[in-house]
Amino acid sequence: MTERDVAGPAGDGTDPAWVRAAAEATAREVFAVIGTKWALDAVNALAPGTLRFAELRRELPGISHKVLTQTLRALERDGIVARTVHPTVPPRVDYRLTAAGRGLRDVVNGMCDWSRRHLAEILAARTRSGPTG
Amino acid sequence: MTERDVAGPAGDGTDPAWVRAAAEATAREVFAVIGTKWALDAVNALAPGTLRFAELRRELPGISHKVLTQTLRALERDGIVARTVHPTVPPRVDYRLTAAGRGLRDVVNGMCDWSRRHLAEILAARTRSGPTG
DNA sequence: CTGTATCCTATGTGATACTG
DNA sequence: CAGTATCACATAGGATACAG
Repeated sequence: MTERDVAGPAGDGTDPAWVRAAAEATAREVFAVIGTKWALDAVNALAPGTLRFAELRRELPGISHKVLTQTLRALERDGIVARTVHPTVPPRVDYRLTAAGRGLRDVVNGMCDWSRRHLAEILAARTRSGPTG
Repeated sequence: MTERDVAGPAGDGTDPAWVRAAAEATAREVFAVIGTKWALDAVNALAPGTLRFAELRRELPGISHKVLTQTLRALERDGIVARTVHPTVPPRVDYRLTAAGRGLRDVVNGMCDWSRRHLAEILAARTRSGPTG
């Protein structure tokens, strides 16, 4: 894997096979990460700008200390949020969206649009699958 | 909730608040569903057309009988796939994408594009989070 | 052929207490 | 303030057997 193997803009048709495969696998994993209970809320909370751990926690009423840490670690692992530790006392840790994280919001908006367009079908399907079977 | 409350095309700015809230909640849930291990593969397998249970299973090497059932039930619950039971013996059950399911592929493609665009950043973040910490 | 029930392991989510 | 450890519980994923 060299630098020039990472082809130009997405969808230009020149991506090597391994890039397509990695992109599809990554897409699935990112769906899983932002499908966890609080990840989407955390990304939305960070959209306006940088927040400290405790600030972020206040933006997410009901989240536990541990779960916020886990959620942020998962988002950090996939390059969606960046974490900056200031070696002060008491410690200060800032979280912000990366370029990738900001781009991810377009995908999320696409999913919200899809939900709006198909909300009636979805609710109908859930009614069928719920009470009656 | 009446029919006319379901506003026109997404993003036209006329959606009532409850539609936006429902869409965001639904988006999160759909991220979770298609983030499960096999859901995306199942949707891709059904993209060309209708498949029976056993055909679908052959398209997804390694999936277990039970997990395929669970995956399909989850997709059916959110109106992404439709299930048709033919009352024959032996039984025959067909699965196909709904209109919503076909529309979902655009969102998935958006996520794949995002992955391709940011693959280098993602892999770098994972390298940092993985071995070294 | 399709689907459910059972048993198992791994992980997500959360409450609480402890550490630097 | 931020993070980790521990305990508890629910659910995802899977192997296998049984049922319609």
